Amino acid sequence: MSTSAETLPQERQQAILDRLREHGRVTATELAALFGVSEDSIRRDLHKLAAQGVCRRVYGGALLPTPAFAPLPQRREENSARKQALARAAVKLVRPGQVLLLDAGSTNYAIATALPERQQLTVVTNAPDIAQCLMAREGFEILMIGGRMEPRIGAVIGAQALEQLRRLRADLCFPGACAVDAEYGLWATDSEEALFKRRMIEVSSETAVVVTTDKLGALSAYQVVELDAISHIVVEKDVAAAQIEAFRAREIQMHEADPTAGSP
Amino acid sequence: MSTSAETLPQERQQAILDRLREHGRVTATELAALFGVSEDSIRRDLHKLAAQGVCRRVYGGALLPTPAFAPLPQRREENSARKQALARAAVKLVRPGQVLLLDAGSTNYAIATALPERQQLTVVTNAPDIAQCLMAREGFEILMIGGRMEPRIGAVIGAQALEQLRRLRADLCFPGACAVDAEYGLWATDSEEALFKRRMIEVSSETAVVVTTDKLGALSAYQVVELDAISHIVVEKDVAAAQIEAFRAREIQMHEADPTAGSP
DNA sequence: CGCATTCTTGCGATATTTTGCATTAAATTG
DNA sequence: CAATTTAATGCAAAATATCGCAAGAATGCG
Repeated sequence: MSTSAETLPQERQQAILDRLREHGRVTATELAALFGVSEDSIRRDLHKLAAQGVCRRVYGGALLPTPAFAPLPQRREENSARKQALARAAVKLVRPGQVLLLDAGSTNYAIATALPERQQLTVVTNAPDIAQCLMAREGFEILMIGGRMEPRIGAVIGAQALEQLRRLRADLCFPGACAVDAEYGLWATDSEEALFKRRMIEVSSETAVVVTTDKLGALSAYQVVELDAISHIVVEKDVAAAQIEAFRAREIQMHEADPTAGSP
Repeated sequence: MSTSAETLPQERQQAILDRLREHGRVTATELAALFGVSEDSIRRDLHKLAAQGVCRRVYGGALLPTPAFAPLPQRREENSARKQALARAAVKLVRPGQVLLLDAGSTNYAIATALPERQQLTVVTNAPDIAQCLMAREGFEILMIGGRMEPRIGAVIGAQALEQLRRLRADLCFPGACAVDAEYGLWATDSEEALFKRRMIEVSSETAVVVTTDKLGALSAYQVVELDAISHIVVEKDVAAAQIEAFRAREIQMHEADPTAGSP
């Protein structure tokens, strides 16, 4: 096709975003006609934008991202199939009798549901929903971290929580990740949250970061740790091989989740 | 503008949810007409939304989910009308700015749902379900007691929890009651539980025991405290006058719940 | 410049999702 | 209980997504 006279890919993506913000929704067919490109290209654009978290991919087009504080059950349902696949891969790192440190977050909630019962596991968590989920199952020793509850995060953070972590040693910890980057490490959106995650990692022998694809290669406001503090990363199947290699080069054990093989 | 004028499936589901939240109810026929799709599609939408827990599927359409999203549906549903009445009476004892100590239990969960928002209340609790319930609302400072979770009780008890209570002073506490008797005081079914409740009462200026009628005049395995450690008892309307008098004679302030006057 | 590499794009083949309809089952109503 | 309304299920068609691929364009490098 003709070259630079048409809109550039990035330029087009920006325009899509503008239009989305104005109308609240965009459809693939509509955009394809508007920019004179195939729907495939539009889908790829939308996919990228969704990976940045600035839109939500839906069947037929895209919508504005879910309001940040949508009801918790809804957030949990979102991408739940993907998160369950991640969780299934993550729990393979767990050995019977271990002490686990489980941070808050919807991905970690999925991990809690995927943990095997009656394996003498001790789970330490700062998230009440995770504690409740595990109580409903059997054969877990559950320790709740106490302290000030942060409603925005849905978990306990702060000085008192840090103090309790100091008196603890865990075998494996799963810090919730806001963003992970091969060069700059692990990031969080809140400073207190970052402190808590850092302490979690410090008191654990091993650390496994479990992330959906949209969090890979991204940064956020506060650094939690450099990458060398992390032992394992569990990612989805669709991650670019180059990115996986970038992590492997830093001596991190990479694990890919198998999206198939759900529960019977 | 041929195809793009239609609403996207997800967009429609979001719109249904919005409409449901505004009107409190939606019907399938109404929605089918509104969006110009068959009722089958609407039913599928409602089914999905219900699976996410954001609405309740009923014959003919859908309603809002029951008051506060309930992970322990059964026990809480039981006697819920009576417990709500008790809770409404109990929260009358609460003053703005106070620090409350809220034990686990279905009655106390009802109290949590009945607490007034934005009154600068600080709620300290050992029950993750109560913490979650309060997080879903606004204007509360929430402190979670940490320690070993006891699945049978659904809350944290034990040495670590006791230790945290030692560093706390509360204005008013609501210990969950297994049994109360005018002569022998307050009782619990578990020894650790009894210890925890006793400490709760010790660190609080006032104590209010909120009980359903079946727990009055009963005993249990472990005594928590004698009756003189208790300031208030909230009971249901149908309690025998003689029993109320027996408590009054011991200088306890008695409060009766009004079973009528539910939420509009 | 030559050449390899990466990025983007469109296309075809193949899933997956959505939709409406027909049929059967269940709930509600009088 | 019978009549009506609403649900659930299975199915085929249409719309939309995904995947791999190859061609063209841009980019980087010797």
